[in-house]
Amino acid sequence: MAGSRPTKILSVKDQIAEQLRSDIISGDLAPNTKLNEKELAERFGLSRGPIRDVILQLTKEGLLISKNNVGASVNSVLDTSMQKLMINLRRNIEVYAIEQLHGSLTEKDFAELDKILDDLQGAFENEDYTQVTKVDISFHRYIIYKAGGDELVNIWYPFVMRMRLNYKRITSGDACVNEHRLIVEALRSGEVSKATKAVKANIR
Amino acid sequence: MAGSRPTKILSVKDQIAEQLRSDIISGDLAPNTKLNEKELAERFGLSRGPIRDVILQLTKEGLLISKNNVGASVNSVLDTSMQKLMINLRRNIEVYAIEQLHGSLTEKDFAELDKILDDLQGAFENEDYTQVTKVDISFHRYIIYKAGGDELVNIWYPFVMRMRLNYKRITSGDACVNEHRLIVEALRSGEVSKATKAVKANIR
DNA sequence: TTATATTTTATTGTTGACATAAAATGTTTT
DNA sequence: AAAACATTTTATGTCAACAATAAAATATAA
Repeated sequence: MAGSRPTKILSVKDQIAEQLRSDIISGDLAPNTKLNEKELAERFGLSRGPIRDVILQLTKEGLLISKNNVGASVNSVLDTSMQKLMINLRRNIEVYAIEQLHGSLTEKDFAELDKILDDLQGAFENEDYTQVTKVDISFHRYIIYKAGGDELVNIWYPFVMRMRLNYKRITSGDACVNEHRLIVEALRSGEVSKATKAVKANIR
Repeated sequence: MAGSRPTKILSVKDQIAEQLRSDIISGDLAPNTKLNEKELAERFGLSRGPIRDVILQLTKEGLLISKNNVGASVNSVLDTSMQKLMINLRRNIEVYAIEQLHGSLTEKDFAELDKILDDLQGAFENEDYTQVTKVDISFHRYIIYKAGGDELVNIWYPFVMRMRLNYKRITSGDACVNEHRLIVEALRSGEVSKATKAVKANIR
């Protein structure tokens, strides 16, 4: 539709990775499920080569776990203490990002963020929680990217993946959307400490 | 030799990855150097397949940077603020590790750590700073692994790689060895806060 | 001479076939 | 019947050839 965000051009491998991530986050692929390279190759209409690349990639992100000559399976969620560590580290990164930004966001950026907030609300209204997760990630990714480019995104992303955002914790969509809106508003008015506080409140 | 640590069995790909990491950390492969898959394949006597896997792996670790249809080159070192963030995050992980351990290390573990300290000293005496870096990493990895297994190691490792430990900064080998010995001694006597302090002092 | 278009070359991406190792199955022996 | 061994099957690891793409070199036009 007119005015929508331009569809990002993704390589074939990135698209497959994205699909598998979705499957894992949505629970469609449960922990310990073994991935079969041949099956995946057939499913995506490719040979095993690119599939292997994607598997290696997701393994590095912590979503899969691979064993030599055995294959890859969906990794189990982290235990509580590790989960806490992940949250801590991710908070560190996102706070860093906001401090780096300090007013470098343009009106265009804010329009974009507002749009993402709308999408988030929409996803909640449709009760599409996989989509909620995706949009939520894209919100944070936008900020991270603006602050540190691909380099920072690549550092940040594995933590998000390992956290496997658990949106069952959200009581209401409004509350979640509001949490994010607070971040945007603090950024817009240039209140760094308020923004970092809002981010910390959101990442948990 | 008798009594030495058992040589870890590494897959072919892991060995190649290790070699390339060495080359990058030692400066043998300077930033922006382009890697040629065919050349590497010939150098290691393999086909391009496994080489591509290794390249993907090192890209995920932040040592290389890859572009579609163009290839991979050695990534440049991070700017100061990112470097600070990395140090911060790595400290967080290592402090977490020590807190998790709280006295679960056995006499065998301490013997192992003492051995690593000797190796560290030996590397300094030989003025083999690439080896110094490797041994230093193995010291920290040992602790990280004991605390959180492969999962934690995999989270931790990319930060170490991105820091690109530069041991020219060490005025004397003794100082560096001492820093590590302090950590071991604090762990041995079960003084957690002392151990975390020592770790924080070492990671910078 | 510069700028643009075309061809060439080099390098990466992909594929299907083969080698090798793990898992599953079947057989023998106790 | 259970355990140990051998055989078959299945899946992953590796390879060499081919296709597709981007960079480099060359040719053409302004």
